Amino acid sequence: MKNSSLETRVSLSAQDWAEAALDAMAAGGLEAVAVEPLARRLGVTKGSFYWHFPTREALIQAALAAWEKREIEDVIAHADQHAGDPRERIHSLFREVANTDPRSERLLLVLSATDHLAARECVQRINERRRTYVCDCYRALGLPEDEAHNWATFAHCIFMGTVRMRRDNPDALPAGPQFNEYLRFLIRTLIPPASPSAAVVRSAARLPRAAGNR
Amino acid sequence: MKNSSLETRVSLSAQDWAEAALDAMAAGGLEAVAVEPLARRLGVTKGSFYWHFPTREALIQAALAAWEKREIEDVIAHADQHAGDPRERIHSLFREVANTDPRSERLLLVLSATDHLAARECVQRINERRRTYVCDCYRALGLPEDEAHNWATFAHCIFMGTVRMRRDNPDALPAGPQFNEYLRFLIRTLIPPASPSAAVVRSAARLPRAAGNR
DNA sequence: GTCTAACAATACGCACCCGTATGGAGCAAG
DNA sequence: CTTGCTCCATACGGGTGCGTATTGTTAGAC
Repeated sequence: MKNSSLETRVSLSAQDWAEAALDAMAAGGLEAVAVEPLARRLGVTKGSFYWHFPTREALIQAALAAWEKREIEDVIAHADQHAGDPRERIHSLFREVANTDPRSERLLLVLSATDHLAARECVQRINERRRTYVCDCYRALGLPEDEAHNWATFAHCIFMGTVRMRRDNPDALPAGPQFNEYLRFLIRTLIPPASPSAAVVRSAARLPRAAGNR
Repeated sequence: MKNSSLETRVSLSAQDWAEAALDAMAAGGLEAVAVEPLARRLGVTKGSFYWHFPTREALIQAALAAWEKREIEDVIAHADQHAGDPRERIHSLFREVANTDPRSERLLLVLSATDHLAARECVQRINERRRTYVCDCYRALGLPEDEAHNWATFAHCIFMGTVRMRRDNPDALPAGPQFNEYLRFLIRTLIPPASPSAAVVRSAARLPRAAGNR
């Protein structure tokens, strides 16, 4: 929200270029992070870019770093928000499957499909951060180490699979009101022993996890 | 296996080009399907290519069509192999998660991440074919329509998520002997009511689903 | 042995992108 | 006002890919 395209901007910063690079990356893959097209999109020429960055690769690195930082902070923010109540943390996680940041999910997919080493390692760290967080939640629920690990990878796979299915075959995914029922189904299956009465999902469409994400 | 690189080949066929295109696609994405690099890799020049195909796009279409056809046939072959026993079909499906064709899974990922319309529709049809097959299995198990649908999308998401995790964070996935235990865990959770004694997974590392694939 | 088709090499023009070099426009300090 | 710094424009060279045009080369039909 800092600077719309119309506003007269005196000069661009490296962050502006990194942000534009992330947009292009999410839209068209790593190859879409091209200096000259980005410059056109920002209303400047290459001369501007090569003042801020020595090379195209440097821009990619900077964009990846900024994205990864924000993504990690999101996980931490979620943990802080529901501190102390592991069951509510897991519930909240599943509910947020429907409210993920589209750009981040596209980035995760697109960068996972590339052969760029740094990008792959970046999504690896982000995924690992998310998975270990879920694992912590399950451990806090009282599960032993190995079971927590199993449930966590299980839940994490379901998360990635659902996000991807929402991209590939959205029509096959339960729509609108029935999606909440599907979510209840997921939670009933993914939260192991306790909660015999299948604790109800209260107000399933809240808590946009990536609210301040831009 | 039809023609190794050393064998003196009198002339190339369109299928040879399509196959090479699929390899390149799986290795480096759609952008890697470039005429001149492919020609170099096949030991010829562009002159050969533009005899078989009018344009690069035509090659992509042909490659996608060939791949999709084989992928659909794989599903049918699996259904024929375990005709009549729905429970065994589902078991077999989960066991084969560990034995998928790497090239096909990379193609599914890479083409899902692209913005090429035909490619996206291709992975959409393949995914939908797989999902409906699982849904049929659950229905044959005696589940009502909506429950079968839920379990099928659930299982399909787990499948995609696991495949993807094996690419992104393989170290976090249970390795070797413990993977079978994780599979048992999956099956115990993913096959709904019956099988109270958690029917054992017999010889979990067999039945390479894509054996005659290349 | 010629003729014809399939298949392939060479050469060309075009477009796009990277990275460099160099020269400005604006502003701020002295 | 001049010096210097920041940010950007312009112009260039090199690389690579697409598609076309033109000209071989080989194998089989007759």
